[in-house]
Amino acid sequence: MPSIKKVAEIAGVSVGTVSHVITGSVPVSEPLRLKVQAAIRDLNYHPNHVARSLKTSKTQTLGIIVPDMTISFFPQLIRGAETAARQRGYSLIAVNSDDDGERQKELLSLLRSQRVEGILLVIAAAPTPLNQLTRILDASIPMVCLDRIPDRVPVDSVSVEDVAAAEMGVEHLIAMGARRIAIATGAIALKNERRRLQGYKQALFGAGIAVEEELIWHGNFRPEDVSVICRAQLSNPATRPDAVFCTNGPTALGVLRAFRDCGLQTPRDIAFATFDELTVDDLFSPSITTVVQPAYDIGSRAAQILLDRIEGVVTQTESITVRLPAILKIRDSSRRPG
Amino acid sequence: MPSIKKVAEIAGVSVGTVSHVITGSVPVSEPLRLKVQAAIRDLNYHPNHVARSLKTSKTQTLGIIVPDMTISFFPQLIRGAETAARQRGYSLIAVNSDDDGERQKELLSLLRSQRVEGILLVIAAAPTPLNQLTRILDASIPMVCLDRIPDRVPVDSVSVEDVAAAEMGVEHLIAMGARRIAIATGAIALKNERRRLQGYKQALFGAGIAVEEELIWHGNFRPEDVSVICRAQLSNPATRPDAVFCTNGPTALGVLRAFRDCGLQTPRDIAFATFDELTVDDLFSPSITTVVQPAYDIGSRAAQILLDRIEGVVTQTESITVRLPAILKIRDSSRRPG
DNA sequence: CTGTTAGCGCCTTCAA
DNA sequence: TTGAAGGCGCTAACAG
Repeated sequence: MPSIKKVAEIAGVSVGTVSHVITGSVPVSEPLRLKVQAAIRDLNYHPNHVARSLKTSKTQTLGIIVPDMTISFFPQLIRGAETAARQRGYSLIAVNSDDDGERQKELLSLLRSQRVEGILLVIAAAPTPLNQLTRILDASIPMVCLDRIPDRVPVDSVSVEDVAAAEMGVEHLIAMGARRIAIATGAIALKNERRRLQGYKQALFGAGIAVEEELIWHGNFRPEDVSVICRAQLSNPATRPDAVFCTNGPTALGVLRAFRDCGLQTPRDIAFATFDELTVDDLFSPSITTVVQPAYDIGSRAAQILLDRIEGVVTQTESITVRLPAILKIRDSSRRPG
Repeated sequence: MPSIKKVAEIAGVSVGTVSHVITGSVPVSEPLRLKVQAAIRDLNYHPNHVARSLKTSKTQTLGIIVPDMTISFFPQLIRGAETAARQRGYSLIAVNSDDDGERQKELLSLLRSQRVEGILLVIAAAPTPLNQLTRILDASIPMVCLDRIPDRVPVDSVSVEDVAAAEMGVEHLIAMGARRIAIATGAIALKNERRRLQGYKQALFGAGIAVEEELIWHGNFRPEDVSVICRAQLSNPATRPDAVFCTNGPTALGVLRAFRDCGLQTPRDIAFATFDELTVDDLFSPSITTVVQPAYDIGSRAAQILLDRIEGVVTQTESITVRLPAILKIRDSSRRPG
C-alpha cells in the first residue's frame, strides 16, 4: 500500500506538495500538480484516512445504532442518514443493537473508540440506563435520537408526531364505525409507544368513547409474544373489540397472526389499522390501513442536525426537537364490511 | 477526549504499562493494573482505534457494498456478515451502490482509503468494468463476491446454487400442471441471472418442453419497468403463458403488478413462483411460492472466507467458490386452481 | 514486570 | 509556490 512518501518520490516532489494537491488547501503549480496526479494514478494511491484522521482528529464518520436493520423501517432511516451524511462528506457506520441494552453499550463504546464524530441512536427497547446516554453527552459527542426518544435526557431528537399520528389512525377507525377499539403496543417503556397510546386515548375521548383498560394490550416487539397475548383477548367473542389499532410493525404482525389463529378476517370480522408498512406493496390482501412514517426523512433530518452540531453551524444549548407528520394510507383492513 | 498519556498520568504509571493492560499483551502486576483500570473508568477513557490502526496497520474493519439495503434480501446478508465479523473482532461498514457503477467505484475507493482489511461485494447491476475489481485484487485486498458473481474475474464467491434453485422452482410449476411457463429475469448482464435462466431451461428440457424465446422476458430490477414489459406480454389471452417464474424479488413485484393491471389472479388465471420472499409473513394472500435463498448464511460464509484470507488461515491461490442450496416454499400461487 | 522511545502516514505550520 | 519537520495516540520492541 503506497504512502504519500512514495507518491512524492515518484513525482519528484516533497510530501508537502503531494499533500497540497490532495487536499487542495494550498495552490500548486500546474506542472507539479500534473506530475503528482500522474504518480497517484500510476501507484493506484489511496490517501490513508486513518493517518489523516489521527492528524486532524476528524474522522468524517458518523455512527448509527438501530435495533435491527432487517426490520424494514430501519434501512430507510439509515439510507436517509447516509445520503445526508454523504452530501456533506461524511461516511456512516450502521450497527444493530438487537434491542439489547448491553449490546447497545458495547456499540456506543465501539463507536467512541472509532472516533465517530457524532452518533445517531434509536435506543434499544430494553430500558437504557440514563448514564449510558449522559456519558456520551458529557464527553461532548454530538448525538441525535431518532424514532424512539429517551425519557429525561435532554438530547436532540427527530421522530414522527406520535400523538397526532396515532390519533389520526384511531379517528379513522372511529369514522369507519368502530366503537370498541383495542390498541396493541410495543414495549411501553418507550416514550414514543406511550405517546402513541396517548393519541389513541385522545381520539377516543374526542369521540366520546370511554377508555377501557382491558382494551389496552401491552405487547412488545416480538410477534410471537404478541400473538399469544392477543389470542387470549380475542378468543371470547363476547368481549372481542370491533377494531384493533397497532403502534408498530412487528407488533402488528403478531396481531394479524392472532387474527388468523382465531379465524378472524379483516375487515369482515374486525377492523385493523397500524403504524408502519407491513408489505412492500398493495399487491397483497388484506391490504392494511397504515400510518406511514416518513422514515427516510427522519434519518435525513437527524443526520443534518447532527452535522450542524458537529460543524458548529448550530450552537443553541437547548435540545432540538423535530416532529414530522405521518400519512394515513387508507386501505381495505379498515373498511366497513359490506 | 483523554489519551493514553492522560491515563498514565492519573494512574501514575508509564504509557507503556497502560498499553499493556489494555491489550493484555504483556502481564502487569495486580496493583498497577487496578490503578490503571480505575483511571480508565474515571476518565471514561476509550482507546483511540484510529491511532492504534495507524500503528498496527490493522483497522479490524470490513466493508460491504450492496445495491440497496432497503431491499429485504440485503439486510439479511449484512447481518450474517456482521455477526460473523464481530465474532472474530471485526467491525463492518455497510454502504449502498444503488446499482450504479460509478458510485460503486467511489465506494470501493472510499473503503480503500478507510483501510478496510477486506471487502464483501455484491456487484452493481450496471456492468462493472473488469479493472474496477482487478484493481482491488492487484492491491492484494481480500475480496469476496456475494450473491452476484462477476464474469471472468477469479475471485472468491458465495451465492446460492442458482441453476439448481431455479430448476427446482420451475420443476415445481411443471409438476403443478403448467406447460407454457414464462420467465421474467432481472438484468441479464449478471451471471447469476443467466444461471437462473439456465436452470429454467434445464427444467423445461427435463420435462420435454420446448423453450420458446417469446416466453423469456428480459427485465431489470425496477418493478415499474418490469410491469410495463409484462403487461405487453400478458395482454393477449391467446399467447398468455399458464405460469410465470421470476428470478428475483424486485422483478417479481413488477410481474405481480402486471397481473393486477391485466386483471389476472394467481393461481386462478396464472400460476406463479419466484426467487426471494416478497412479504414478511404468510399472512397475506396470494401467498407466493418462493425459492428462498439462505441470505444470512451467504453473508456469514462470505465474511468467514474473507476473514480466513485476511488472517492467512487460508492460503490457497485458486478462488474459493461456495454455493448454498435454496429451499422451495410451496404456497398458494402455484397451486392447481380448483 | 515496568519504562522509554521510535515510528505508523499524514497535515500543517513555518521558512525559504 | 515549495520543502522540512513536528506531532496526532498508540504499540512494540528494547532496556532496565
